[in-house]
Amino acid sequence: MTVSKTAEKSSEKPADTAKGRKDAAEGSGEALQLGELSEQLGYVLKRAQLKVFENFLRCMASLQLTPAQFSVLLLVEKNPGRNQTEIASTLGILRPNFVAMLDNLESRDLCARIRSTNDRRSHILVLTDKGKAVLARAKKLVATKHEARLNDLLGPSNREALLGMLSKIANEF
Amino acid sequence: MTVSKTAEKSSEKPADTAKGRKDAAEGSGEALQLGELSEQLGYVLKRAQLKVFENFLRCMASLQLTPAQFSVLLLVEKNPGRNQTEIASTLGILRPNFVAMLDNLESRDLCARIRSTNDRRSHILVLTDKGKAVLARAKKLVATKHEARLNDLLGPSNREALLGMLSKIANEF
DNA sequence: TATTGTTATACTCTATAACTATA
DNA sequence: TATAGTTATAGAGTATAACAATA
Repeated sequence: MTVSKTAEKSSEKPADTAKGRKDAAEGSGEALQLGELSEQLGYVLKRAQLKVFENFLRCMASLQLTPAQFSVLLLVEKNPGRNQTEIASTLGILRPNFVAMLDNLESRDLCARIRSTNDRRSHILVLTDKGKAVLARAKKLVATKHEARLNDLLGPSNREALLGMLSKIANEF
Repeated sequence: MTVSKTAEKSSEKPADTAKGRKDAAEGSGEALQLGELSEQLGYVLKRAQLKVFENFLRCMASLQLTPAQFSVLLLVEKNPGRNQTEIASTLGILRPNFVAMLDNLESRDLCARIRSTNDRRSHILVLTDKGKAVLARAKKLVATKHEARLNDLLGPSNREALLGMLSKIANEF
């Protein structure tokens, strides 16, 4: 099966905010007013997340890695010798859904399942040599193209502050 | 692909000094190290977004409104007299997918489609009286339960800074 | 009996093509 | 011809139940 299709970007893009307007008359070509929507953290958070993932995919086009796949490779590299359940649950992926994902990565020779000698029910996960090489290239692409662009947009200290607040929400909310 | 793994059941107990450990002991009950993952903005952004939506749904359980439905009601209230295409595209919803969403809101008597007299192809969207009342209650719930909790977690000025950075990403990235 | 990996399945979101009725 | 709303459909992502092998 095809691992990925040449995903065209034809999704809808949101209109810009137009300040200082009153109720729109029917049929007018004017931009809509977002109103309170632009103050809803959840709304803005979702839009930002879509933009960031979109850019991530563009930056990783040459390696054909999705954000989820990248996170799996990173976690397996950092935690060699762990089984599927441990890696999946840490990433918030349900075990049944992790199977096809691993099938994909394994078919591309990026990682491998190894039957554990301690507990023959478990599959220990490790990166292959190719997986390590691809991950190294991926990290470089992410750092120089993706995260660097975020840095340009926000500034390093703001980017760090943003990361801190998002982590706080992710961990304590 | 060789993997040197000789892990015994009773493994050694390496401290989580990020430096001194290469192989994680197999089967150890230790928590995994996120490593570079916790510095990936996209990863943290996604986790935070899931948490925020989850909390939103809990706060709105009594009104049975999803974040997407809430955003539609807000936008229709702020922009009465606009048609489906305008509302949907502003929210980044594709027109075909907007149909079922509107069917739902209309069946609950929260909003109504009105055939335009100017262009009989268009459906003008408006909130019903019940829709306005429900939206008012929803706004109050969001403000007092949802956004207020974000405020408690981050502090008002941090929350505002977070919103600003996310908006910048959503609009300029 | 409980757990690991797996299959099957279903439901939501998102995306594209094509139809209809108007323009 | 082009556009608004719609239908059908396909693909991801996510969720639960259940089964075989193993503990």
